[in-house]
Amino acid sequence: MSKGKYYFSKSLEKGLNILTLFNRDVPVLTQSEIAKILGLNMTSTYRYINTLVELGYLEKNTKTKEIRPALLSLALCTNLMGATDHLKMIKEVVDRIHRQNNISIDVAFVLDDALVRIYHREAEETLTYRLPDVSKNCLHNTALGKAYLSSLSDERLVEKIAPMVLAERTEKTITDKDRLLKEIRATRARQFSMCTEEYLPGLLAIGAPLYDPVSGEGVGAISFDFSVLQQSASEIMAKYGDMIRETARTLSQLLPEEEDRR
Amino acid sequence: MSKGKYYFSKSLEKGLNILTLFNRDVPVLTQSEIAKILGLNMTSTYRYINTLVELGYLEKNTKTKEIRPALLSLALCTNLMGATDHLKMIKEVVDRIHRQNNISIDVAFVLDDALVRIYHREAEETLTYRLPDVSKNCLHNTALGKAYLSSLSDERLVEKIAPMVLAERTEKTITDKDRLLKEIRATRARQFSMCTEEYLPGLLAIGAPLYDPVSGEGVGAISFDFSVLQQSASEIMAKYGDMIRETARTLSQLLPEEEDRR
DNA sequence: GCAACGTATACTATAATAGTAATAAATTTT
DNA sequence: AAAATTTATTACTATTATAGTATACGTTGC
Repeated sequence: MSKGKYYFSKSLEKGLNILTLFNRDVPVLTQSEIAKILGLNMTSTYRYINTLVELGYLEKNTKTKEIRPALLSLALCTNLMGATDHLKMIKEVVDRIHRQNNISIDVAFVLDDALVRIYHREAEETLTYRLPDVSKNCLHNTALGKAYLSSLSDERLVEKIAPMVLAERTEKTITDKDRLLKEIRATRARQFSMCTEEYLPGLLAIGAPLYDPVSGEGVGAISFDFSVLQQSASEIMAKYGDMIRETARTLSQLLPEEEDRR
Repeated sequence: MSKGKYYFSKSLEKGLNILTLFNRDVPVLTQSEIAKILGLNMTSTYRYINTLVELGYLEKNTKTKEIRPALLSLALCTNLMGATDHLKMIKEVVDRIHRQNNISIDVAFVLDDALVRIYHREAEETLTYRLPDVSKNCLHNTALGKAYLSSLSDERLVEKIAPMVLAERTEKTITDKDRLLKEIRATRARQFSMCTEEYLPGLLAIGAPLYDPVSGEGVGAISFDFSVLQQSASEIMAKYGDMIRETARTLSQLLPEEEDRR
């Protein structure tokens, strides 16, 4: 077995990877699609899918062969989500803000430099973009990512930025590391981040970092998203700046302790 | 490899089994507890837990060694739950009934003779019992189970009951198969089931079967739960009988087609 | 009819896991 | 506070599960 990985089950990883492919935008997949996305051969793909189908996590349409999450996935989710009270409290706070202001809200944590979105509410009757649930390479071009970066000390920030590749998603994306550094410092001073069409044309967002209540370390971020059609960047900053700072503070109190996390 | 199971990954099964152990009532476990519950040896248990921790699905408190679901579990759940629209619609209906009447509601499907609960709302300020999310041997002693059985044709019903062992959960549990058969027929005529402290002392419940909208086959059930302290069985039947029949009918329309399921 | 594609099954070399045993660390008992 | 017990982790192989190739089967479209 390869060095040091005696106690890691690749089979489990692959099986879980299949489950993670499904989401609101991708409720159905075929075996070949799954094989292609995950880079598995057809036989292995068949084995893992078959396992998940036999267990009841996935279901396969016998005619079309389409694969989708099944009942046991829902049961699993009900269970798991119930097991973490944090989320419930986070939800309550986010739901309240969402209800009162009809804005799109994202809550995400940073895990190995990826943004893991754990809760999302969408404003009604507006165009908003749904970030995928786990996204890499977006610390520099999203309000969430920039908010998180602004939580780091200058030292850690430089460390973090060093290995990053600043992918250019739009023409407004910051691709220069020095400019990013300045931007993050400004963000830190302002106490919330601003993202003006740097991730997607037409998408404006502000974000604020979430801190571990005990260690005080930055662990994630919250963002409010808007369309350029709704309001301008300056309007958003004036109107929602205080609110997002306040919300982030409230949420930070509800977080699980860092020690527990990983 | 053992007969016919060429295309089944045991590793994946074991890993998923660990995830399914967590729920609202069991948010934390230790390695040895997991090993005991699942009947695994410590090394294998360590391997699967370690895998899940490394991937980010579980987190382990470095001091106490306590294990609990972590961020990626939440992300996975957000994804998976979003992938099935059905659930969203079911939730809306159940939430409405719950809000308007403040009653405890369960929605469950039957999979391999086990009740898989997919949604649950709890009445406020009352004592209610939470059914585990996947429960076996309770088709005969719960409102959900009896409602489901009442959806079957007499022929299928006899078939279903034959291999069952009617576990005696309370002194009121029906343990005689003939009596159960009669009870189910009465349930069928009434169009909703009644369970009077047969599963748990003090727990009253009524249930109604959910049918596949296309095939018309019974696939699950919905139940309203009450405490004997709140109201009597006859009151419940009078007050909620129509409502539960109506709700079951509404929900049945929202279900995924049987063909897809498994 | 036959390609072209997607899915399922058979088969075996190879890599992953189970299980034993040993060690380390923490907890409880004496 | 030492001894005993429990719990977690690491080391090590025999065994077994899986990857990957080959092949068969089933549809769909032409």
